[in-house]
Amino acid sequence: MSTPLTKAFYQKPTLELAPALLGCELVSYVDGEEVGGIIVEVEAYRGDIDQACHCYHKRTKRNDVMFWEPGYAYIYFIYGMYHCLNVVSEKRDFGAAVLIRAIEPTRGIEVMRERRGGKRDRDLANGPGKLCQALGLDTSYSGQHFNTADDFALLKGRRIDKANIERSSRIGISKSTELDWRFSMKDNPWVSR
DNA sequence: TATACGATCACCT
DNA sequence: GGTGATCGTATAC
Repeated sequence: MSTPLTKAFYQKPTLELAPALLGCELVSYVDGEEVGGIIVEVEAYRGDIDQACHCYHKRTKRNDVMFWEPGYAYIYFIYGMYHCLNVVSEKRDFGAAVLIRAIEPTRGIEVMRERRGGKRDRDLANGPGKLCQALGLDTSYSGQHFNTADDFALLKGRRIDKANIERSSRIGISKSTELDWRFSMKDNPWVSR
């Protein structure tokens, strides 16, 4: 299957879009290389009630993309050396997104190994920073819509049974830790941690 | 202008 | 399980 997700697909509340993205295939064409994999782990972030969200306080130059139409890619720089990829959710001007945390490689594994410095396959994309490195993504690719972007795409992938989705608390945050807004594939070896 | 702090990762013990 | 790397941004002065 290589059918792109439609623009209508993204028109969902964040907590519905997040699990719906599990099983979809994320593909990058950066540098003319086709690489990608099946999404196996995501986290939801909502500006209205979530203190861990980048746009909890207000709209700024950095988080502006999170207020655009759903389906845009929001990529930010973190810890001085890593990047994280998000899919904007909700409606325009809402301020929310889904963080893509891990993929199961399906295309261009050799290229991913090169970009990841020869790490073992299990560590190619089992974390948001690793995933962006493997796909060659940085902030210069932020603000493109997944449905129309030249450099990456989201495609229909595997059909996922709800019984195989695990819900837990988000990783690496200090605020709003009580929210179980992390969704991952149960017993999938490509999930982080 | 100054400073503290991350939606992380790799490497150490 | 602990910690240093490294820098853009937000918030404080």
